[in-house]
Amino acid sequence: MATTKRADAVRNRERILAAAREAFTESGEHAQMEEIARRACVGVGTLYRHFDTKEALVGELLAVKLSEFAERVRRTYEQQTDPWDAFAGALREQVDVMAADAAHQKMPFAATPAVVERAQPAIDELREAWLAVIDRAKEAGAVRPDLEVDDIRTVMCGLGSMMAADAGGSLTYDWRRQLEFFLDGARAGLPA
Amino acid sequence: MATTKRADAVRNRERILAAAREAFTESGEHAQMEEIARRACVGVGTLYRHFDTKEALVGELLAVKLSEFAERVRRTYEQQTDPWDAFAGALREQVDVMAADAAHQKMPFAATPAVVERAQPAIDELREAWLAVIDRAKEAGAVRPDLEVDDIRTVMCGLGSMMAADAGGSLTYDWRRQLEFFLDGARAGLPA
DNA sequence: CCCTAAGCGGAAGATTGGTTCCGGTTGTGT
DNA sequence: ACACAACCGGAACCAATCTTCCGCTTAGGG
Repeated sequence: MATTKRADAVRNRERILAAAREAFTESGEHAQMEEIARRACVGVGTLYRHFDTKEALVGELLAVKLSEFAERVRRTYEQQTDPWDAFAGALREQVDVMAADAAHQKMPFAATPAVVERAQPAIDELREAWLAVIDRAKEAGAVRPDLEVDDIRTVMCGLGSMMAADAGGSLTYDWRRQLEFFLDGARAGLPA
Repeated sequence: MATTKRADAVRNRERILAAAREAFTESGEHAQMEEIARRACVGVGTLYRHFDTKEALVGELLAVKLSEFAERVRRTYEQQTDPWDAFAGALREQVDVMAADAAHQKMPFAATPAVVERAQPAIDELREAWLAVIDRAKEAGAVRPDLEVDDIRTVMCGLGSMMAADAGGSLTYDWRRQLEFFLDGARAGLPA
């Protein structure tokens, strides 16, 4: 028979993904392959049979995360009928989720070409979701007309880095405050 | 003769600092000790006699950089008499300088306790310089009254990370645009 | 000019963390 | 029940880096 995988192999693949998700959430890019294997109750050899390299594993997880993000944004778009509240709400929510996930915070630095390629569909999906939110807000005059989807990506990069530096470091950064600055900037110059 | 160092030792120390400055500017935290030694035309052993550890070297350079920053801010404060222009100008200038220096961009991540301690005087000096700029702008009603010095540090962290991710990565971030968002946010809610 | 301690160079050591290899085990179709 | 291909575990391997060690060199005071 053709596409059938052995049952234990399937089970292990799931275990590995779950373990990796945990490990990366806690330790970010520094999570080690051996540690992931241990959590999955599996040898490193097994880990490497399922994912050729660490990058492949990262790409896989990243794609899943971004897809979740897209889903959240879409839901907010539907449930929040006020264009500004939807925009601000979606952004605040995404930032909050990121705050709990070390892997995500340093994402821009882990984004090697190989990883990005693997996650491309999810990236596009997320862009699409934001596009709807932003367009509606623009039409309603709730955000400045020159706002772009990429601005979201950029601010997420900045905020994530603040969180990461915060966690690892000897200095602290008030990223919530910084987010509010951005939101104020996003509607600067509009008639109140 | 008590504190006299041998002439060649003094010369080497200078060479090492210059080489390190170059290397860190180009490669950021990833600059290697061996590479620095080579640039200085010195053996690694010599490097380690002058700086016990890589962290010590980083701390030393960081202190110098921050001090330069403080000096720039003070100069802008004096030369730009318009409070808002001084504030915005100082920030834009600092960001521009950082854009040319990889070491600086990832500074928040290199800031281990040991490094921070060594650079503390310079950190305080920079805070002091910004405090003057911000206070004057507040008094003139040019920036929102709840703006703090730490907000500068935080936004610099975010922008630096964007630059670093930009340079190393497969994605690009428009950090200049993001800076303007912040500046708009810094005077949000004020009577135009 | 000589002697000696300070200084020097760079090979070797230690560590960290990803990846490979292969002998042993196990699921599955017959 | 059997055979065999797929799968598993984890020790060993390898590459990248920081750091140490030690024999050789040289500045500079007497």
